[in-house]
Parts: sequence; C-alpha cells; structure tokens
Amino acid sequence: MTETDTPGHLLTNREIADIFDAVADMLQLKGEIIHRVMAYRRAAESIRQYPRDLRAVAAEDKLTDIEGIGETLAEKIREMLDTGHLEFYDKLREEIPQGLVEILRINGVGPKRAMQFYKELGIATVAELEAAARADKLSQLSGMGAKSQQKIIEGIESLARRSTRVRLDIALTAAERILNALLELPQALYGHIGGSIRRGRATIGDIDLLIASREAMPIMEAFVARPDVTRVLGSGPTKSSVELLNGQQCDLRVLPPERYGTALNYFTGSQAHNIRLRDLAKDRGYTLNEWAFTSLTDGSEITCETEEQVYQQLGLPYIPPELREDRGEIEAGYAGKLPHLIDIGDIRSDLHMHTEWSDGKLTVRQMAEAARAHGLSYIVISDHSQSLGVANGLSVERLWAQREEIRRVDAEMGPNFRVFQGVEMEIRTDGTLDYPDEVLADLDVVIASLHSGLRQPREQVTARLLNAIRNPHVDMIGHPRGQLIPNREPADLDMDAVFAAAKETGTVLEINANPQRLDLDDAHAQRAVQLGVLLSIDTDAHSAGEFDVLRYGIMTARRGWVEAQNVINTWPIERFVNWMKS
DNA sequence: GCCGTTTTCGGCCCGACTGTTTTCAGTCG
Repeated sequence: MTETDTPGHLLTNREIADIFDAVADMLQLKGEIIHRVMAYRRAAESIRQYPRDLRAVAAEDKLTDIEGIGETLAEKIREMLDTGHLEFYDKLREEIPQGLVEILRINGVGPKRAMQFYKELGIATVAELEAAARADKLSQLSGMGAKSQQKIIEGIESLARRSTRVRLDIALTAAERILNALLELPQALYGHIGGSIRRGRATIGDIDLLIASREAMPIMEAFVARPDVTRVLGSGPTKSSVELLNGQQCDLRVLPPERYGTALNYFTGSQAHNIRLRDLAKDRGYTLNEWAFTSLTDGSEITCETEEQVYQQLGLPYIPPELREDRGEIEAGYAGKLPHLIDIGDIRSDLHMHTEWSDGKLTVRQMAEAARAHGLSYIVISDHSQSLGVANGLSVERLWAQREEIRRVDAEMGPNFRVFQGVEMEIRTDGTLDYPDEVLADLDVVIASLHSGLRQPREQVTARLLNAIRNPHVDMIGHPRGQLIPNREPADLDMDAVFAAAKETGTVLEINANPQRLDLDDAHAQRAVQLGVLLSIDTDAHSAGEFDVLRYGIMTARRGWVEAQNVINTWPIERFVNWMKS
C-alpha cells in the first residue's frame, strides 16, 4: 500500500495509479456498477504508462487530455498532488476491510464471493478464509460446494508461489519452449505466442499460446500433462489454463485455421485494443469475437484466416502487435498515419558493449567478430570508466592502451567492418564526470551513465544527468533512468528537463536492450520521438550471446512508435562517422 | 466515471469454463 499517511508526501504517478486501482477493488467489493470500476482501472493503467509527471501536467491544466481521465478523476488527482491524500480513498478504506482486497487476489474468488464470505461468515482476511475452508464451513453456502471450497484452498496455496509479473525474456523463453513442443504434435498445424509477450511488454503476467488445428483434444491433453505444469486451472475443448512450476499462468487456445486471424487478434490483445475493435465492428453492423465477425442483422459470419483480414474488415491497415494498446493506433490507422516501425533488420551497429578490459568476458577482437556474425557493420567498444571499481573501470592510462588494441582490431577486420573506441563514463554521485574534458575529446564516442546515487532526490539526480548532457563531449546517455526490472524503480528524474536538454544539445538517449533494463522504456521512447530527440538501441553486451538481446530493445522501440530514422545506429557508416566528428 | 461524424444521456466487448444449478452466476481474460 502507498505511503499516503505522511503529510505532504509527494505522490508519484505510480502511487496515484495504485490508489485508483485500490479504489477500483473496493468499489467492486461494494457492488458498484462494473463500468465505474473499469473507469478507475483504465485511469490507473493510463497513468502507469504515461511518460510525464502528473504534477507537470496538472500545472498546465491538461490532466483531462490523458486518456481515461475526465473532470472527476482530474479533480481527484489534483487533490492527491496537493495534499498527498485522497479523501474518497481514505473513506473507502474505513468502510472495507483491507483483508477483503487481499482475498480478491485468490484465483477463483471475485467480489461476489468475497462479500458473501464476509457477510455470512464474517471472514475478512485470507487466513480466516483458509481456516473456514479447511473446517468445511464454505461448502454449505449457497452457490458453493465441496469442489469450490477445495479450489479456494488451492488458490490460497498458490498465492504465495504465484509470481507477480515476469521479465519479458524469461516469459518468452518459457513460451517458446512450450509452444514448440506442442507444435511437434501431428494435430498442430501452426501457432503463435500471443498476449503481452507478442506485444513486447517489458514484464509479462500470463503466457498466452494459440495453435491452429482441426483436432484440439490431443493438444489440450498434451498441454495439461506437461511436466512443467503444477496445477490445471481449467481445460475444455478450445481453451485450457494451467499454472507452471514458476507460478506463471499459461493459457492455450486451439482453433481451426479458417478462424485463426480473429483468434490471434483476440488473443494478442491488449484488452483495451480489442474493446475498441469490437466497438468499431458494432458500428459496422457486426459483433466481433475470436471466432468471426457476425452480422447483427442476419447472423451471417465472416471468418478471417489472418489478422490482416480482421483489420481490413474494419477499414484499417494492419496494426503491428506492439502498437495495440489503444494509445492512438486506431485513430492513426484511420488517418493513414501509423508509424513505419523500426525493424531489427534496420540496425547496422551496436554502440554499447564491454570487453575484458573492464567487466566483459571477451577480447575486443572476439566482440568484433561476434558482432559481425550478428550482421552488424560497425561497433563502439564502451568499457567502464575509472571510478566504477567493481567493474574494473579503465584509468586514463589503460584507456589509451586499449585504444591501440581497438585501432589494431579495426584494421584487422578489414574495410567492411569498423571498430571505434567509446567509453561508458560514470556520472559520479557528486555530479562530476569521470574523465577530464581533454580525455573525452579524444574518444570516438562518449556514453555517460548513472550507476550510483540513483536514489538521490529528484533535483540532485536530475542535475547530474543534465550536467552530463550539456557537456559538449558527451554523445549519449546510457540506460537513462537506471531501472532494473523487476526490482529497481527508475531514478526520480525530471524527464521533461532531460528531453529538453537532449534536444537542445543533440545528445542521444539510449534504449538499452538488456531485458533487465529496457531503458528508455516504451512510453519515454515515444515521448523522445515526439520531441525530436535521437535514440540509439544497444545491447550493452558483455559476451557474444548477449547480442541476441537486441530483439527486446527493438520490441520496446516499436512499442514506442519508433521509426528507423529516429535511431542513429541504423545509419550507414559514413553518416555515423560524420556524426562522431561533428 | 468516461465519452460523443447518429448522443451531454445512455451506453459501456464478448465468450470459455466451472460448479452449482434445473437455466445460470461467478470468474477470468
């Protein structure tokens, strides 16, 4: 729960979103109409993805410009920004036992059941619910039975091991493993990973898999019998849900190929995007579901084998999965203004990587060869600077020694592959840079990064970053916000100021492709593009295998509506060399 | 509570699965 009890505590976007979500939970328990509940949830999600400080937006009196925020919620946001509290929320908390909100997290228990247990048995905590279930007190309630009671016990047991959101790379690897195994079955024709993995979100809740087949049962049976499944949550002829060993939920749907397009579209989401599409279908006289478009007048069906056909039916161009968040992609589609999203094939170089000179595993030569094997045509070696002792950062002397090796490897690799010397320079906690200007002036590329003092107050940490951006020798900021997924929150930076300074000085901001970072994130990358700030997508590789993380950086960029023209490492070598010189 | 080339009021996506039911409510995504 959020720290709203401290008078004058400055609430962050995230805390405000959490409060709206908590309000939604409590309203739902109270039996409030679902649409009012959903309005709070939509607002929470919208705020969570919003790339600007609500405080700044409120100062401009633009809160209602945010999707899902009307006059009422804008007023509530202002109240929270001004006072650190929301009276409405505090009142609800007095009214609704907080244990009931926790009970909602149990799989299979919703607001109706939770309130039934509370009213009829006085149950107000998960522990009390578990005790009642084990004492066989739930099964006599109306609408309940022995099976429902047992499911609640299992649901409580899985609460502890149930993961919160999982990192994209971990979920993607697990999803590929399961899907590929199922596609080996003779009944399986083809399949996709859907859901938030396909949309490239940085963290993943459930794994969603879709397979085309005319004979679903053998696939369903194989799915629920997998050794990595701990619990079957449900299994029917077209849909099964299981809990995996790591606590993640995995859903599988199997549909015939002629309906695969609507099914994949439905199963990719996002939910908000789907709702919009179904609304649009209605305007055109159809209902849309995972099976087909169905005419509202005569009940006739239009089936779609591909997603392209689904969008075509709605008069839209194909919308790539990464854009399907109802963040303007539908309006852009109708206006013919969808971005031409960057693709992994557009990337010609990697500007951020480490070698054994600091904390990397390989030599300069080995990294160059690995990069070339990954289809790149130039790279920047950017080892750590001197004050990052834990990473064996380079003294000025070692920096010049490394230069000789880099120049030698550059020559050895031939004219079609270039190796440049950069550095990932510490922005020290006192705000100074880690090398004097004359050293920086001699390097091909200078990346400045924050690794320490990330919890400093906003003004202090922002000033450090701005100082680096304004240094004429600093070319790029590495992983600007310093987040580590899923554990470390980003630094409390004034990103409006960071973008303005980057724009003014031409400093590039990185999208670090490491799945633990994905920093800038999607929303901030989009903001950067809107403001005309240049980006770079880099792997930060410390070994050959880590060049593969580029795909996550590309997914993040695509979610941020980034085009190749916004990203400097799509540039041909000549343009890049000119940029380094300027 | 939001939102508007049919609306400032009256809508708000749609279906699968489960367990309890005599036809459906609750939950989930």
